[in-house]
Amino acid sequence: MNSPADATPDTSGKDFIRARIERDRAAGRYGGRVETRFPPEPNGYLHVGHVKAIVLNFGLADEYRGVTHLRFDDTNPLTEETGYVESIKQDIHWIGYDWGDRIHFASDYFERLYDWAVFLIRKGVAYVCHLTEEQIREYRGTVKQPGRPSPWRDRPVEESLREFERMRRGEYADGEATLRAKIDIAAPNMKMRDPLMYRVRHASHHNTGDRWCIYPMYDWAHGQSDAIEGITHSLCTLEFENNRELYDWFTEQLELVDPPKQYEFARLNLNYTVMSKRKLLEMIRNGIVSGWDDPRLPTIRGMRRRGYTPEALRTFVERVGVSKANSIVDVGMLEWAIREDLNYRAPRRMAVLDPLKVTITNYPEGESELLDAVNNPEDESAGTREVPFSRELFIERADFMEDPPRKFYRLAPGREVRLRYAYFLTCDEVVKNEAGEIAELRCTYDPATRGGDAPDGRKPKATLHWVSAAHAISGEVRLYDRLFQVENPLAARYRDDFMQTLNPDSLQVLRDARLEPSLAEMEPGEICQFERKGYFCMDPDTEPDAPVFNRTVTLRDTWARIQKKRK
RNA sequence: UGGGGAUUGGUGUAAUGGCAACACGCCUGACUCUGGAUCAGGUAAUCAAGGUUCGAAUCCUUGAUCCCCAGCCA
Repeated sequence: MNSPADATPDTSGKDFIRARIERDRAAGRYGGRVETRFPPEPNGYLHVGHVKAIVLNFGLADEYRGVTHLRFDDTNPLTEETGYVESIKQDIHWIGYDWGDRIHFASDYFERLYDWAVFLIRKGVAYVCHLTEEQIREYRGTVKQPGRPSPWRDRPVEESLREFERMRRGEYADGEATLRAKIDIAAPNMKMRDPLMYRVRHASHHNTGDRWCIYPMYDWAHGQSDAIEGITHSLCTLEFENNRELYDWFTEQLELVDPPKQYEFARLNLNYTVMSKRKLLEMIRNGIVSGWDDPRLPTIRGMRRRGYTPEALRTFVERVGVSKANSIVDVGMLEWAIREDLNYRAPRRMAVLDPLKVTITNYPEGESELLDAVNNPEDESAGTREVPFSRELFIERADFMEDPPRKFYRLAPGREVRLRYAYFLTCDEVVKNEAGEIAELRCTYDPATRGGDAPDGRKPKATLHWVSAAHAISGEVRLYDRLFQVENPLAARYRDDFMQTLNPDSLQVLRDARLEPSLAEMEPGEICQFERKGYFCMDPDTEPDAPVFNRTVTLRDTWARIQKKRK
């Protein structure tokens, strides 16, 4: 016996979509089944906004023991290419989801859609119209004014049937005929003003070749594809809210039982970047970035190359949540997600990005030794490695200051610091070149502090990373920063030209980095932490003996914050 | 004087008539061989005005602001 209480599930804390699913299940709708789909159009690469949709759809299915379909929404042969299909599949797999055998194309349903259209014509709720594109626009009215009916609106059913058949046979040129739903040309919702169901397009389709010269519009194809696949909850973004009325009108006219329902959620926006395919393409074409996989781009391929992990991306979108409110998420949240993930997994290495030479005057010339370094303090099972130490080292230029301000704990004349996993080091002398720049530091070390601890228990304020000059390998390091200088490059005040807000320093290439020798064994795509600097991913541009690293994200940097505050 | 949505700390989300919660950020402090991590504490919000109610983020009224719709794009 179902009491009303049984039908009211506890939806507290759940987003509006999950709440809806809970209610549907409690009410026994769709037999308790939850079936979703991810419906990309094969006309571009996926970005972090799609990650939100992917994780939502596939995640929902996992949670409610349902399934998710991958469906390519390929109803426009002019813009779609089969090449994108493979890349999209790869990206979804990389994020961590699989659709099993449920991969479909809207174009698989063209015949079925055609039959359904005939059914609607017979029913008297669809007609073939010969208004030109311009006329249709004019007849449709405006947002404030009602439209007026097409002269073909009330033509006999038999005639529309015949004409539709002729459309299919190719007897009309592009633009000469359309099939329209007969709804309400004066409807307050513009989407209901006799929307087009089919247009003539003599174009070859990536999937169906030249079999068709009429192609269904999104509104007609999408909901019906959902219905065919048995989708229960069809999730899309907010800009389709007005389309929902039409979505429902079609399933109702087709007299479908248990039709799918559409729910709209807010797109994911990130500050200091842009997400639209068009804008991304514009930057690629203008050479602002190197391609779809440029590590500065929010594309899945870009982020992967940058060093973001699927786990981090998934936690990120899960933390952001789902709602109907337009919002712009702070990239800081994305950065937090990747740091949290990598902190536990990334092996630590030492790399000096901007080298300053150090000579240890009391260390024997021509000698060297191997010191033990832990690979990951967060993960004991990662073990240790050996790093070579010798008389000449490199340290980070920024780790020395001749005239240190307050709160600068690092090396300075007369000051002692610790070299990580090595010895304590004291700076005795600063050597400068003719230009007055610091060329070298002459220092002494304390042999009693081998390994990093002093027998007398003294503790330096700072620990620096370093590499042995003779043993280090040289490499290139690419530092990335936000692509735009403003939070929302598409804000109204920049809209005429969002490119003017580009950050000129979004890429900084360091060609003289010195890396500890163990880095020679790394493979492209692998990620490690350069101690005290950040997380870095080896780039595919890497050549033998010429490693290239991308900075994924910096470490949290208290010193940088102090400096920034002073300004 | 078209219609559809939205509005809670700096940011993103919860709370569905009963103590405004969580995460990120930020600020303190502890700890530390990464100025990392970790730990402890703190900061900070209901778009506005009325109304209903013992009690309102939540219900009602009026208003404000923002987003979407006039593609043969999706």
